[in-house]
Amino acid sequence: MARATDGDGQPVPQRLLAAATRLFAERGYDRTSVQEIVEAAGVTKGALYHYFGSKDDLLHEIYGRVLRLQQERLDAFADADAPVETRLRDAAADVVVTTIENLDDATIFFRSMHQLSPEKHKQVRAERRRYHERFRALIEEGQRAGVFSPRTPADLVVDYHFGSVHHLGTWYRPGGRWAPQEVADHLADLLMRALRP
Amino acid sequence: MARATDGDGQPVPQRLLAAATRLFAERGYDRTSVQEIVEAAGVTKGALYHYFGSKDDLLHEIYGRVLRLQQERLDAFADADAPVETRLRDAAADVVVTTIENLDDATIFFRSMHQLSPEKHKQVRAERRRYHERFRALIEEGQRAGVFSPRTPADLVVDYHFGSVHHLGTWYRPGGRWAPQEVADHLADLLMRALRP
Amino acid sequence: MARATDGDGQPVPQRLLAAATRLFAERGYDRTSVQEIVEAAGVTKGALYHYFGSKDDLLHEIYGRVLRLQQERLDAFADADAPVETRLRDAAADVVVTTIENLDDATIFFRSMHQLSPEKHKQVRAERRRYHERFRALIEEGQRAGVFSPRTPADLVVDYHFGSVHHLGTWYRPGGRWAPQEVADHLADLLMRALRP
Amino acid sequence: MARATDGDGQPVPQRLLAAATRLFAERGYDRTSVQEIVEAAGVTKGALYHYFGSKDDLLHEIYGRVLRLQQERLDAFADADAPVETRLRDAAADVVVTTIENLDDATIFFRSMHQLSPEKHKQVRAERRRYHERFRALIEEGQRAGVFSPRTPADLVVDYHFGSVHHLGTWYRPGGRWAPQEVADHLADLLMRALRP
DNA sequence: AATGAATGAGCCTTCATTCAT
DNA sequence: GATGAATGAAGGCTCATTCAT
Repeated sequence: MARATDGDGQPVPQRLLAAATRLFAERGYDRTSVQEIVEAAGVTKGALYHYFGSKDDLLHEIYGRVLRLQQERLDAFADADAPVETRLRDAAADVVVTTIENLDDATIFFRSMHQLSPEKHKQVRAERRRYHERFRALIEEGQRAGVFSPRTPADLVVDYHFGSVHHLGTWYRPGGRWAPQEVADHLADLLMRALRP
Repeated sequence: MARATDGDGQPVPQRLLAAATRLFAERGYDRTSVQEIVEAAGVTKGALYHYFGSKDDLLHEIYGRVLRLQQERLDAFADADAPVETRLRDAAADVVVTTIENLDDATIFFRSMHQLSPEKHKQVRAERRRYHERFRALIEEGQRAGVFSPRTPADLVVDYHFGSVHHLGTWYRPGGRWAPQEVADHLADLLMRALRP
Repeated sequence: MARATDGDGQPVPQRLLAAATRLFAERGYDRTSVQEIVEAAGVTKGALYHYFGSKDDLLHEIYGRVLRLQQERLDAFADADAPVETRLRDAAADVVVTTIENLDDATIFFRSMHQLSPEKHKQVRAERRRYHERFRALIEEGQRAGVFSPRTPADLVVDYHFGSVHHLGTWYRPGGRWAPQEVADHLADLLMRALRP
Repeated sequence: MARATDGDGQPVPQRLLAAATRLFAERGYDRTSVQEIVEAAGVTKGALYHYFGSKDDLLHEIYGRVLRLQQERLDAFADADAPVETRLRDAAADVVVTTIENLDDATIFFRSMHQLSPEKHKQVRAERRRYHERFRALIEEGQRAGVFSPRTPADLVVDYHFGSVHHLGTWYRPGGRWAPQEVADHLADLLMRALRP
């Protein structure tokens, strides 16, 4: 096989994905040209289209990566052997840390969904839905158990918390005032206090 | 004078702005062509460029409209003659209602900021900052007064709440499960409960 | 209005059509680039797409021109007040002369039909069918009247004659051995003799 | 030796040629990609370029196959020991049957000649010329012998008949109204009657 | 106040071909 | 004999903007 890596040691598809992620987050999907991506990755357009069917595929790949990671982590926390308050709090804090640690992915995730092809858009929405529902189930469990207030419908609580996660890309800057874990603790704290009976 | 309005009675610039708002929200700024805007508004390209210097100007105009409206409403609630809990709660609920009632504007606002020219982008950020600070001041006032818990830095509380406002465009659908006011009450409620000492 | 003609006095759309016709005949539709067409016409790509929706539209326009012309001429001869032998012979000779006089159009017509979009292809086939049927009706009229031999089904006779018209683009060269009218007389003669009872 | 055939038993070059023939006839030479050919043949690009120097070579091979076959058959009929009317009639009918039985080849032959490289194009024209001349000689022989009318120059007669052969790909559909032999008989019949003194 | 023809730069994608293995 | 990653050139098309009228 012809070499699929170069000086920096990473395979071509990964290099392309990394370049695309950075650029999509920086200037938006529509404002990033395929030319810019291949230049940043140090390959030619032909190479990109050898591995990806379209620019849209690149975006879809990024979505897949985010969805896989987040679902995996949520599942791990939700399945833990611990009281529901602990499980929810840990999951709520973890999604903040994970989002900050992959801020480019997250920025793209929330901003570019409608730039996917309709078909891929639908698929992503469906997977996102599964995630939402797992999180909601945790809240409802606590509400039924009486450890969380039942006043607010669990769906709204999920959207409240994920609004703040969604929003991180807008204001959080690495190296700024707060470490990721601090932000995570504060936001999880706000959620838990809002849910006190 | 040559007509500046047509059958539907609105002046040309307003018609253009209305068409642009709908289209930008529906398919994004970059995916909306000037041609589509003028067709939707029932005028020609020449007319658009007579009233607006560029496509970017249209977007900027929409930003101005949102910023003006939100600042105005926040100021009104924050200046009211009432206890700080009431003022914050009313402002927090009102921004939700106002956002839902202008969901296209809000969708554009949060999604298209980086598509403004750098100069206009900066200006919008500055105005947004003023808004953020007014809101934060309210929270800090309550924290100093001891009616809100001082545990979470006020800046983070503001971002927490505005995350959920930002997020509305993603999930809220008019005519769906909840009326605007219900959502507003629930979200303001969550905020107030999270702030309980 | 901005000028739609230039030094050579013809409007831009006509210039584009003329350039496209020459190039499509010379090197084929797929081998002719839009860039080459606009260069030959002395305009820019933007101008082409201002008047034509696609490269395919240009081709379709040429088809329309040929179909209109041929149908018009066939109708004129077929409707004439003369014996059927005369009407058929005149029509058969005329289509040869007209084809030779518009040899580029004809070359494109017979060679590029399958390069039209499926929808336009269908439409062209339908109009071509009408033409074929008018011609066939003339032959059947003569067969019923006993002035033409009924041995060969009229459909096949039409295809026989049109095969030779179709073929002209392959071998006929202006300024060569035969004048258009001579070829037309010979080919019409062959048809009439083949039809003798 | 490594296999040069696979499950379907045919050697790789033949499989490639068969796939190319079908695809070229179906959608045209320029619209068929090398990738599509190798997929249809169930091999890889490397294999194609191992056996053929270029895409153009495939086309040339198809031309060679058609030319060889037609010349062979014409020679057989023309050299037969029979009266000239019989020899011409048989040759004229045979080329129709042979063309119909290899309709893909014929479609490609008449439609794609200008897509050969200039050099190969010239070579094919030369071989085609030889074929034309052999056919013409037959007609001139009959004209000199007085069994065919001398009114029409033999060259034009050849083009008249071959126009109809050329045209077969446009309208003939296997399994349609006429069997190949019927069409051949009718078209040869038309030719012979047109040549009656 | 408004038109709409025309520009020119750039966009995503395709593709025949090469070559190290 | 055969692979398939990679190239590089070109292709059709879009679009914000300008400008003579």
